[in-house]
Amino acid sequence: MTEDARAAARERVIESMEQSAEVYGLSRSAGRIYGVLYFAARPRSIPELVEETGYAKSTVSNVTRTLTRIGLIHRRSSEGGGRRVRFEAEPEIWFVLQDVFRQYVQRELQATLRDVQRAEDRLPNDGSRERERIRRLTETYEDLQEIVQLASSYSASELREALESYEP
Amino acid sequence: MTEDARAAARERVIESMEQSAEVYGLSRSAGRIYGVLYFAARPRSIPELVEETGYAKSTVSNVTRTLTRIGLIHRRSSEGGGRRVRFEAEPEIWFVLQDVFRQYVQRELQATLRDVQRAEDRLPNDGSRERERIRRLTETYEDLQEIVQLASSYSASELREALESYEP
DNA sequence: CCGTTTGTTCGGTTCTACCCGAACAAGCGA
DNA sequence: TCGCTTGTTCGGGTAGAACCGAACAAACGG
Repeated sequence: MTEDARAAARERVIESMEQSAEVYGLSRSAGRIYGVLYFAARPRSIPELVEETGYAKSTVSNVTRTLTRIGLIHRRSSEGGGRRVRFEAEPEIWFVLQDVFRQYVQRELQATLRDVQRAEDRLPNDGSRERERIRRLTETYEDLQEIVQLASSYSASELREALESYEP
Repeated sequence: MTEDARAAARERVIESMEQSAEVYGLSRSAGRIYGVLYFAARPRSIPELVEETGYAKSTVSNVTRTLTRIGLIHRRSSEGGGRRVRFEAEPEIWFVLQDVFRQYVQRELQATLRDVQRAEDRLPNDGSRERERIRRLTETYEDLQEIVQLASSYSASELREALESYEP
């Protein structure tokens, strides 16, 4: 009976994770698989995830790979010596966000900043509109890069504290 | 000849914007149309954008609508009295990011926080794993919401300053 | 009032991503 | 060794998005 309540609460949160997943550019299956692992008391193998999510084995295999690459879940391969692979969820969402900032957002910002700076260098410093626009872009992207760099080096509570205590 | 250089630089940056666009979940056409408007000295109508981008009229119509909704470009409908609609780019990218934070990220965070808190309220405060996991989620999302809230209320340079001057 | 220009909407095509089932590879135990 | 379980990879079906052309709506100029 209280188990029913727990299952219902779990299911609600997992459905919310499914929705969040597609907002963040992942598939719904990724949201559900992460959710199941997030609440699981012990790591799960692929057949267990197939059983608990209803997805096909191949889907679970592919999704677990991408989730592992992102850092949302971890492979615990060595356990009991079997070939069996076990996955568990990374419980600290902020760690995952830090990784995403560093691995993807930073990289993307850096790439565009590089392109824009290259364009700026090739353009003679006339007072043209192109020059002025490109100049503004580089300034903005330099700010953004620094912001993301610093933000990803703090914990969530530190970051919150930094913003709350700031007086312009 | 210097016009060639300017056109080349413009084209480079616009191509970079195309790439960024699809990273941010928009289409390549959206990146190009924003880019053309970003460098344009005066607002452009839809036929002009068709001419300068090579996209079909219907595509330009649809893309300009979504870009307007996001706030990346603005409609200047009243001009010379004609039915002609004119678009111009929002040059301050940070303003757009602030809007996105407030309109989409905040809303998304709020929705999940609401779902999670609702699940938490329905669950009796036993020491169960579900309870503990859901508790951790709400704490993280409360932090995230506050962070995004504050970050979107500062200018880019203020935000950078806030992070640079913070001492844990 | 009619032709022209502008903008939106609709149906169709193409392309991509998700997911599935089936085949395959790899190890374990009898 | 053979069967059984686990995990990956491959081909295909399906749904959704991007883009196009054509039809339609709305306003202005003659």
